[in-house]
Amino acid sequence: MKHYWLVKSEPSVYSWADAQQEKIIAWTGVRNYLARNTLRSMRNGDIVFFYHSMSEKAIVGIAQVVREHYQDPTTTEDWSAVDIIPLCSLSSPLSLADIKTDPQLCTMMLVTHSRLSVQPVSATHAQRILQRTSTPIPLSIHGPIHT
DNA sequence: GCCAACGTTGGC
DNA sequence: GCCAACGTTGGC
Repeated sequence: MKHYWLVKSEPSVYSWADAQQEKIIAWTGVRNYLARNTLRSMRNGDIVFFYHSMSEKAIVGIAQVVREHYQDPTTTEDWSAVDIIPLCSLSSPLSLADIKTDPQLCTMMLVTHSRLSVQPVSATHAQRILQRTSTPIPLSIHGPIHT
């Protein structure tokens, strides 16, 4: 069973464009226990929505987990990282304002837990995001997404 | 174990 | 720039 997640990044610090220039992105630096535990639940092949916070406030891209959690190399304390790769951009970004006004999406943790930087996305929400943005279901190196 | 103080995130 | 939400720290 493939699962869906969402990570946030402040685009002035690390943007989707930055991510797309890399083959593999080590998602490090998470320092919140709930976010860390969510990282530890990610499995290879899972889909990760990439959200721009602050100035932009929109989901902009889709990535995929390619390495499950390991010790965050930026600290010796007990924090975790995962590796992801960029898969594709959304055909059009989906703004937080759009998400808040969409009856099917306003229950996302993006809205209800606005400060959580790594969070699960339900399959229903994931399908709705793809539908709203006319984004084809992304092909993945681990095979197509099963719904 | 409680809670006040404080720091950070992120929307507005 | 402001501030609400919320997590962490540390005194008691």
